[in-house]
Amino acid sequence: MKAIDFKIEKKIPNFLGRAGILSTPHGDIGTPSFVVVGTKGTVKSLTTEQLKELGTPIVLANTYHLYLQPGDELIKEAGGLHKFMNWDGPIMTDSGGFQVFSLGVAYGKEISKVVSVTDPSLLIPERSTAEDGIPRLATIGNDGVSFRSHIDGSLHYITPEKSIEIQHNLGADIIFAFDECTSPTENERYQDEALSRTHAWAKRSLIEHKKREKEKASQNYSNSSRFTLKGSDTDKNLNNSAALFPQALFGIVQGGRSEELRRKSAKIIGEMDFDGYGIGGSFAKEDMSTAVKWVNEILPEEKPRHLLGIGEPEDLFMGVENGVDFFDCVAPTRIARNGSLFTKNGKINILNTKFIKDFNNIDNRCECYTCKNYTKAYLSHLFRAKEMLGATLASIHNVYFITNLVKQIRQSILDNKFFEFKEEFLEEYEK
RNA sequence: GCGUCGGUACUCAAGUGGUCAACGAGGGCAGACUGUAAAUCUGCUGACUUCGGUCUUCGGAAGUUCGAAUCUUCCCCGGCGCA
Repeated sequence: MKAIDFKIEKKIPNFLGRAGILSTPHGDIGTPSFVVVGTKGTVKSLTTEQLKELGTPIVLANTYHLYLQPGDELIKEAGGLHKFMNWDGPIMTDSGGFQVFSLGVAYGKEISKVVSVTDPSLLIPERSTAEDGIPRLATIGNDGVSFRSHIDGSLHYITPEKSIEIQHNLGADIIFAFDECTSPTENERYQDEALSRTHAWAKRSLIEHKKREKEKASQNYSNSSRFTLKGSDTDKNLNNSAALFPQALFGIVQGGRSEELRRKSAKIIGEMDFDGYGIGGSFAKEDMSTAVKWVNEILPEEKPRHLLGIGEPEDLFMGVENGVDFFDCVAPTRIARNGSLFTKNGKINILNTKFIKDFNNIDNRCECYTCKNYTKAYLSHLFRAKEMLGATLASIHNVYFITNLVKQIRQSILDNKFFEFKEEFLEEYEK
């Protein structure tokens, strides 16, 4: 039984881009698609009903965060993440690989998902693999990563096998291999070293996943054979088992800024039997498009690709053009909570003085609940008064904006109008 | 009326002779945010500036002093107590 099924419907002629359909145990998703981030099993400030209403196809939760709180065992006991968070659509979980980075080298620094490598002060000099005396919450070893919990300081050790175990307990439709996300400021020698680790971890993740899928399949078989004998027991088992449906595993390509390493990684990961692929790493803005292109030229065409953690409007066009099927990004929800809103003419900050008496909606062409019912003046008031409804209304708008933008991009591919749509949108957005 | 405590920037509030254009908090103004340590973080918030400084400020006025938000005198305003 296959976990997912991916069909390409239409390609952008002479480019890597395509539109398709991904079928999962919790429904079909038209691609390209935007995955809304709900790290701790909640898209901050939104209910799942609101998500559904604004057209969110799929959400991404995080292994590391849910493992620490409330614990993956508890979520398994609750009947899996879908049931626990009341979301019956598809779910992905990230492996914790990004936390290796954000709680490791990036800890306490101004290094994030997209950085300016032109700043020499950020460059990391030659160093040994793990111990260099820099305070951080994650320390990398070859076998796995030691994390110090950001919640209570307790020590945890995550290996590829552990990450997969947690992700099976959570029970998302699509899970990710445990990887090491590196900073583009790392030197080439370190990138190479980290890449070998990521590849070894990918293999181990895959083996652990297959083992567990096999166990699950036989368990399901015995459950279904018992079903005819003892129905009530089976119901109980079903309730207590997170994922009786098969889960898909995506491998992650790394390689930093180097073309050689990126291509090498795409080849090695692409040859492993994953259900799809993630493209990871912290990028320098200027080499994001080339990195994506190098990788997608090599990855198997018939499998879905996910550009991890990227999602500004310009990046979405770039990614789609270069063969990306899925994006996820915290930007829409995070910037919403901080008062920034997407509009067709670029981002605005609702806290700016000029919006205090602006009785228009955020974007006159937007069909979201917030735009249909509220003015910028009201949003301005909510943010100034620090009322939590502000975060909700802003998040509804931003998630709708990005989700809808990717849907429009998808439609433009189906209509053979991708580049027209891109030009039209960006011209207005960036002016 | 007497006594007493107080009056500091938009607000609250430190400071009680030089290191004070004046701590801190709030507010205000702007900026950042890309697999969420994030309802968070950063900068600015007397005026002018060639960014080195220059000028005007701590209820008002007059003093003491090389030097005052800080000490003295008087005045104005407020709280409290006693008449």
